[in-house]
Amino acid sequence: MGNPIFSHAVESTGQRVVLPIPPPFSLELTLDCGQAFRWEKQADGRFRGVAGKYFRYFSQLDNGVDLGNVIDEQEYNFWYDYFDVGRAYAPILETISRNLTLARAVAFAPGIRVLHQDPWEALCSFIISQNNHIPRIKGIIARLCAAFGEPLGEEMYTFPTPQALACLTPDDLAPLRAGFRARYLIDAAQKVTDGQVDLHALRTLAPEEARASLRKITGVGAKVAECTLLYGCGRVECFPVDVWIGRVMEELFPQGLPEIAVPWAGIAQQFLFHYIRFADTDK
DNA sequence: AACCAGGCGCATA
DNA sequence: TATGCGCATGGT
Repeated sequence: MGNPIFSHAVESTGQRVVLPIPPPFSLELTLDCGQAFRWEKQADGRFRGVAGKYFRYFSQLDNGVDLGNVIDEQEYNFWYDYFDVGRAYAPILETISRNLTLARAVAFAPGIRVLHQDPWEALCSFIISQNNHIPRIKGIIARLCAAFGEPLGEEMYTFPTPQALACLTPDDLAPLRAGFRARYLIDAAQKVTDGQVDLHALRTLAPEEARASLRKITGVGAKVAECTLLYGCGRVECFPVDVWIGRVMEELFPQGLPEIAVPWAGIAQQFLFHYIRFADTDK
């Protein structure tokens, strides 16, 4: 799966490697809109974080992301997939914006893209998210990685593998202060390692089967399953309904999401989530 | 200093 | 099928 763009990306800049993403794209909105929990903004405006086995500093460019300067083709392809660069957003935004309410949500923060994260990390992250605040979710995940991931330097760590968690007890996870969610993480790790849940198959299974598979895990209900499929499996038709989106549906779409948005419900959801939380919607 | 959080499991009816 | 409650812990 070599990427012909890679050599051009290196040569054209000399120093840094550029991941080209056509506008509208905002690195900050994309990394900090509540879909990923391991990116932190630096004082200099760069974003620092880990995905997969890579620890990176990124910064926004007019035409995409500055990935840094020591990067090989394999890593380039990883980030290409992570930012879902192969998906053309302009036509999607144009289509869903035919609905006036969605148009408002898109216009409020048009640079958001839905990331293509690792399914295991997404599963764990959204198990941890339940009945929790985003700042605390980030803290628990950071402690989880520090305790059971592999060090990458600068106090950054990989996300722990299912195998690394499967043999643990809730007591072992006590330092995370994850509360009642600790045993959910362990159950997830065990069901993934023993094959009861096949994360790879979630990409291609029929939606209802994929949901049912994930919900075999204790602590995984409709919302966490949907988040795993959307953020971890590239299933952009999946539509997580949390308290915020519940409010959106009640107030803005009492008769359901517009048909034109259904194939990209998950993308629409991310715009609506950000919009309802941060825009001044009452008027 | 309470309040309640990107929910879920379980007990009731 | 539909409600309602408790849950660990701690940001705001």
